[in-house]
Amino acid sequence: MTAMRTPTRVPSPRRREILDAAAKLFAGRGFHGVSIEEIGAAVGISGPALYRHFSGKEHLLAEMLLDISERLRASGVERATTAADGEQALHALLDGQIAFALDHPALITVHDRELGNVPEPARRQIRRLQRLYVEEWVTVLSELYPAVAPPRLRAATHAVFGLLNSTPHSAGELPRDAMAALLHRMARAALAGLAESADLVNED
Amino acid sequence: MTAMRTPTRVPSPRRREILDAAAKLFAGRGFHGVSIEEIGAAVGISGPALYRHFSGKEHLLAEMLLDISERLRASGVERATTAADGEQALHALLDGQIAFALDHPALITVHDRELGNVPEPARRQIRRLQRLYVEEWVTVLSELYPAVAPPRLRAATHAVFGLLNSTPHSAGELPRDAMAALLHRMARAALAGLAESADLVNED
DNA sequence: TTTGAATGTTAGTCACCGTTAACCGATTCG
DNA sequence: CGAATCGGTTAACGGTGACTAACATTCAAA
Repeated sequence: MTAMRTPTRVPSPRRREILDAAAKLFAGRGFHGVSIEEIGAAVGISGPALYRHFSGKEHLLAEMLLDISERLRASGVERATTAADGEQALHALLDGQIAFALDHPALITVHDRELGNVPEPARRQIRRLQRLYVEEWVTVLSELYPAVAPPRLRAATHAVFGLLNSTPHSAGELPRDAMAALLHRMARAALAGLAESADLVNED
Repeated sequence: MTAMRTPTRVPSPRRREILDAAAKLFAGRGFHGVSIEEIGAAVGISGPALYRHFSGKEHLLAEMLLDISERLRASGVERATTAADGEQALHALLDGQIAFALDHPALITVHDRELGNVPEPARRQIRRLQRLYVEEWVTVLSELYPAVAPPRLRAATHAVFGLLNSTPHSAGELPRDAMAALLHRMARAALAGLAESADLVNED
């Protein structure tokens, strides 16, 4: 068969460039704290030229968050279904999230900061993707720790995300590989701690 | 001795009320995404009446972040120095941070979201308080895990903060007490995992 | 070669927002 | 009883910023 074209969005390199620059700016001062003019300047063009690529500032943000959510979820699904057992699936999910968090701290930051500024049609879809990604984790974890009820697993998943996504705050403390290993180890240990606690807490 | 007056800032209840309302709004759409009018409306007054309490929007934000940083740091110092040994100190630090995160999710959110919007005189001071708080944790941890070098401890501290501050994302998944216990256990396990990894990684 | 899409530019419009001004009722205090 | 301070109001001003319009350039295809 010939090269399979990706079915969803083939963002032109220009669009991707703009989205990356905008993400870094948004990460610093927030969506409303950054002007269209600044975003344009960050990629060498200026002001309203952005409207040749996006139909509005909010649409730009929406596409940015949709892209992030989609990339995370796709990577998650692929890694989780490829793995041989639950143990390897968790390993792969951790590696994926850690790599993303280390490579794109600005995207991580914007991802959970700016959802409140996305207009309604797209907001729901982003939430859906985020929820699917979380459920991917919960599925893997529930195989690994069958004694723990789903709500606890969900809370634990969010906690692990918080741990892994701390990279923007500890930038430069450690070299990248050491950081990745540290996060992987801490996250795994945190989840093991969760399992141990299961028999100590009663729930319906 | 008579009742000791607190030396720093005795914020009138009105100010506190405004700061709380503003924090919730900022947590939703960011500093620049919320108008003075909206903040006023949230406390029943409208618009420029806020200038009877704060000299400007940025000053309001600055005071908000200063207040949060100061409360965290003060609670940290007190809990860490009161404790008998390192083990108890860590326990107390965890309890303090968890209680704060569970009781004031909006403040937690704003605390690391909006530093980039604070004007320069205050920004430095907030950073200083945050750094002191982190160092408080690092001191306790370095007593508990003397084999781990400070940079790793700092990164681990930020990771634990991320874990504990995940509460805004997992709101309502579990009852408060269960959530507190879960976070405490996961954080402790994550740190234990950090200690185990110390002998596996060489550093200068 | 002309057409027309793609991608810029600058100038202008319009709404919104932070801030100030001017004014007002209540409460406290000399 | 003033008088002042406190906390609130509405009206106006000035700046900024998202977006539109009108116009230019390049380049591929017909």
